Amino acid sequence: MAKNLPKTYNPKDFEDRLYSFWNEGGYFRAEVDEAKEPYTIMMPPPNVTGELHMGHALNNTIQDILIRWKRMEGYEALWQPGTDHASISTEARVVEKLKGEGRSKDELGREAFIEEAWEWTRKYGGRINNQLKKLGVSCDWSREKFTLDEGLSNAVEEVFIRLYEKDLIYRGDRIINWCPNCRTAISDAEVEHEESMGHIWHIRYPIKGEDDYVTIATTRPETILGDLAIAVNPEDSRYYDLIGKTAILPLLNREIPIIADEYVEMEFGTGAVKITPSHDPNDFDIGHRHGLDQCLILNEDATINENGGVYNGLDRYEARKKIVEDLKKEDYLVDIKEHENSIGHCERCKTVAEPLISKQWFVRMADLAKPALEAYYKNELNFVPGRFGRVYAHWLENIRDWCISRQLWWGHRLPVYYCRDCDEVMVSREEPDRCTKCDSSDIYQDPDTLDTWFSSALWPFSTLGWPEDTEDIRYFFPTDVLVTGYDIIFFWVVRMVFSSIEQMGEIPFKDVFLTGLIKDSQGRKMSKSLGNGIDPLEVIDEYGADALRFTLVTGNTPGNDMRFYMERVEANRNFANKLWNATRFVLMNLDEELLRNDLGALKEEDRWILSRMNTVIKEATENLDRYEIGMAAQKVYEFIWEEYCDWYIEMVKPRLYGEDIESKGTAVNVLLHVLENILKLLHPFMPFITEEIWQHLPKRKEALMVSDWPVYSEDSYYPQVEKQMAYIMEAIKGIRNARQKMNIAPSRKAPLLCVTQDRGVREVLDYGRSYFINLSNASEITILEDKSAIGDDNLSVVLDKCEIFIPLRDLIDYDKEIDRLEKEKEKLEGEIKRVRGKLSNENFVNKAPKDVVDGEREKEKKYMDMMNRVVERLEGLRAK
RNA sequence: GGGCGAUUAGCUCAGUUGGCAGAGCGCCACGUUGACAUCGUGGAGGCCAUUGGUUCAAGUCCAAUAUCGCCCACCA
Repeated sequence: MAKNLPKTYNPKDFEDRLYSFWNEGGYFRAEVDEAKEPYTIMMPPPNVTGELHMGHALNNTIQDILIRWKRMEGYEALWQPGTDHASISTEARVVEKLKGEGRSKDELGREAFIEEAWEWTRKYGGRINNQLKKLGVSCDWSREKFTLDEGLSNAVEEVFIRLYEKDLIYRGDRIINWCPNCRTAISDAEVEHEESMGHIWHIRYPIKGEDDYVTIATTRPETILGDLAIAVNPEDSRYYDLIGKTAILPLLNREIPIIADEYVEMEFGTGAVKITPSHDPNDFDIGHRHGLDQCLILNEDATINENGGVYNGLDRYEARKKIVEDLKKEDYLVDIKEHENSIGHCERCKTVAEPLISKQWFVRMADLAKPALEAYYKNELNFVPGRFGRVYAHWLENIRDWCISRQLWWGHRLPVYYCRDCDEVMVSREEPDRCTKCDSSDIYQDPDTLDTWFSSALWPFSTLGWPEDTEDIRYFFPTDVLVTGYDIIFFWVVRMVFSSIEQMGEIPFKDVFLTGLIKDSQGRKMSKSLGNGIDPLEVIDEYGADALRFTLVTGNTPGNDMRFYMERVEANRNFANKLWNATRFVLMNLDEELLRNDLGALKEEDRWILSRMNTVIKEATENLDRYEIGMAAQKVYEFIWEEYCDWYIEMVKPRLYGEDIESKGTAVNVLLHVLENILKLLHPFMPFITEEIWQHLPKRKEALMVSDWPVYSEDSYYPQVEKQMAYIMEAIKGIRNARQKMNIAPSRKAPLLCVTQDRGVREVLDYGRSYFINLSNASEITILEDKSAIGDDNLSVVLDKCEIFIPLRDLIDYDKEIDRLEKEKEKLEGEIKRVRGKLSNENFVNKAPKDVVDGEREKEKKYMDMMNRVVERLEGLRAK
């Protein structure tokens, strides 16, 4: 029996040691075991080069709580870890690093660059995992995966080919979002729209052969370089006679047709729109309808290209400025107005993205979205909180094709080959020797890589060995719950769902638990640029992982953002300290020879704490079942601090210090038994301290983390005892209150004279003697049926069916006592008024459930009874 | 232009099916009893944003309003 717990709680002494103990002991491992039910969570793979932030800390804590709980419940619990290659982000960082060394991606060449990226990955890749370990995550590291692993890459290739063969992937010229900084196409989901005040320019275009103009409005004047038409609404009487005529593009003097298209809103702007098919999705469609050509005016870096005439080579914003100046100079500029519009930025680098035409690869979404929506509408896919289901559905209902090709090198290269001679497109696992169409041997592979999310979308099954038919897949898939931030519903959740349905024939998880964002104490988003981020590792270093974890999952509700306060971490560290010291107390009183297998003859307080524990087990488990993690944690917290520490330990002390060995033995065994269950209940939330304590307990088996989750038992439910104990506590609080109001020193013991005519109360008071003596500084307890012998020179505590007198005549300040009783009276008057108000309402009496009405009647009786005593006392005191 | 969330004690937030408003921190008073001052005991502090509705009964359900925040959207 290892007894000596150090005097103060110092998490640093054991957190790392315990993590190794668990990990090396194989407790995190999950294996196919047909005798057990599987429970599976796929960890959202963090970026391989990322660092742990509060968001990671939050959702990994939640996952760890769920997985530890289910593991203890007897499930074969798999928590699959791994990292994501994060193509665009990693590539950008490697490019940056090269730049610092005076090197560039282009001069290095593809192969050498990828080697650099692998180098980078090897250097920083382990970092985030080590950081996660500090948090206590119990995932199965032996199964760790990386999205660029061979197996996962096979899965990516397989899916690409399958989708291509089903015509769900196609290549085409479409308007995509181009990031001039990252130099790649990005998907719609990767564009962040930001509202800002800008300008709208009204520009007039001369009509060919007439002394007339048509005025258009634009927010991007530089795009006039790519104008190929002017469009008006066919119904617009103002422009009837212009339709079919030709306008002259200012500055470039290009001739462009004036066309009619219903897309144009007559009310907006001037009712005439310039059409730039290569730089706007709507214009692209209009161009398509009217057989217009394309005219791309931007280079990869968003400088103007050779189509821009004299503006060739200028940056897009310089060109804008110059063009506006020139338009003004030549009198084409009619007006400039303030205009609010939303501008798309690259989600990663915040550069303004340009919509432009480009030949890219796309996933055809319409057919894939359908079953993903159905799964939601059929309630197969359940969101926590539910409102996010509507966000998911709304996005899928309005989904557009997904641009998946990226002009990057770090990632999964498209399994696509082209023939240089006949331009044949070949999609295959291996590079073909010859063109399947013209038999040429001049073949090259598409240089592009896939959107990172294309591989993450397969995570729930690619990590289990798919496309091989593995035991793991049959056993662990589909998974049980996905835990992630609401900000990646579109990027990831949606894509995993439709990918799983398409490849596996079923949804990848039943529940989606969405966490909110962690903000700083002023409610601002934590960000690197603001420098207001709080490093979870620093918090762990100062207060321990348990305190951080507890802070992250309490005091807020799923899906809501939360502000992070160090004071809360400190409070939770104090809670850990409380438990630590309660354990020290138990261990200190624990004699080897007192330990028994049964608890012995239970006293009332024993039954009370066992009953309360039993209830907490039930409620906390139910809360966890409903993903009400914060509420479960709160209940365990309150049980430990208020009921176990503040009441039970105090109640039991006399027995521990007393002569009755039998009674002492029972107390010790109950203390230990309850403590063991407390550790189990708290373990998912605070794994380190609970395991550390567990390792110091006698009778322990192996590790707490693989012990059994406590189960509610009807046999340990003692409602009557709970009620009686509540009565005693009420009395003790009343006595303490009265004494404190009189400023009576705790050292001053006083006898209690309890007057009651009620037999039940009498019994309760009788067995409560030791509680009063120890918890309310009583010297002795006398129970009387009649108070006639008791004078007015006492303090008195009025209870339901009972009045307790404390004869301390020399210490009583009668004015204060009258004040105290007056307040009591006021309170009772309020209650009586409320209860009577209800009871005098016929509708209430007739329509409310009987037990509610009876309850109110009881209360009325009780309050009246107490009121009478208080009034009597007051009269007595005033008469003095 | 749509959609969503928040509004409860000085601060940050809970409040699960409608049935007497809670916690942590902070504040006030007292306390060195052999688990713990990272503590104990007692206390003060709330028209549950506003207005209407449903109901015997509303912080909780419904409808508007206001303020703050977020998401989505191809009106140049």
